[in-house]
Amino acid sequence: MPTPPIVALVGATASGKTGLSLDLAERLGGEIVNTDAMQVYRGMDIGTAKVPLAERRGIPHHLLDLLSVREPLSVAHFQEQARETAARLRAGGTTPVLVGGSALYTRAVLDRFEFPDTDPAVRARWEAELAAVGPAALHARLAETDPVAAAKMEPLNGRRVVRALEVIELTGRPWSASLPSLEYSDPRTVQIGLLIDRPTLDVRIEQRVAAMFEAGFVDEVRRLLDEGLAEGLTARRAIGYRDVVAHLAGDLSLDDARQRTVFATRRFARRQDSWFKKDPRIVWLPFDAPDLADQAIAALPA
RNA sequence: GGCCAGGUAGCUCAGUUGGUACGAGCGUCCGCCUGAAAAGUGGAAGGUCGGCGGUUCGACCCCGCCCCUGGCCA
Repeated sequence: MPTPPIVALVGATASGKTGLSLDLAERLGGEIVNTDAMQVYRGMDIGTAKVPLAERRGIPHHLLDLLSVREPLSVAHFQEQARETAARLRAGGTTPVLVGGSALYTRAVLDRFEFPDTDPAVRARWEAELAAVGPAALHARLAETDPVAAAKMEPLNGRRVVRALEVIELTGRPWSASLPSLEYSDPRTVQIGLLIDRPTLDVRIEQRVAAMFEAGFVDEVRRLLDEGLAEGLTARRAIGYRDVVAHLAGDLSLDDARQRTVFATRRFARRQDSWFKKDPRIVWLPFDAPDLADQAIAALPA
């Protein structure tokens, strides 16, 4: 019995990945592995459009509800866990169906992709420096130690500059921080993308956000605040959550929070688009094809 | 019907004592991206400055009339 392939579903939010993932997993006897950065958080259900337990058709879902909202998450950690999970499933003859719209996460799992080390203390120092001096000054400093890296980074992108300085300090070597080439670490990998036109997607996003608020999104956020959402480095920045938090703090009307959530989700979808469009390996299928699952299965490696 | 405030970019609003709109935020479009990625970041396109007429070398800014919006009074 050959090792099952790795199947990954990608595409914009609200394009229908979840539905397809269930169909696929069912047909393949596979299990689902989440690759969405925010669905790993416990309690972030409504706002992340996490599949409710009752709708999972008994299919095991992995990498959901791993962390409390106050715990940070990083690509590297995620990469490790997702690879482990996928490997374990495949070893047992089960096809992992990865689903999620976080492009970097997906690539980190599928591709030959390695992250240099990190050190909280070093990072914190550079963060403090950034706060004190500002991104431009820090960028100038990077230009002295590693002109090549500096040239590749926008001077005001403090985040990247900090990371570059951190890596350089830890490794003693220059750090260009350029993305690795598009190369699967296992050739038996497929990425299936859901193709959807913008006007349709925009409508779906608006409807989804409206539905979230009707389903008690605000209460969910209120509960999460009690669990420390405001202190969570990663979770508190999630689209929608940050807006509802602002609303609950009295800084934003409910309508504004909802509207911002829609805008941010739309922008996110656009970023996802531009990211995935650059990957020629993705097999694109129309989101509304009646035989979507068949088409997807036909795209799998022999 | 009278009075007041206002009509400037798709939206919310800055702005010029009359000299080619320095606009801003949001949205839109395009791009970048290696330990926060639903994050972070660069760029572009958008304006007959409510309408008509007048004053002036010149008006979005002054004058008149008109239209529209909001408020107050009747």
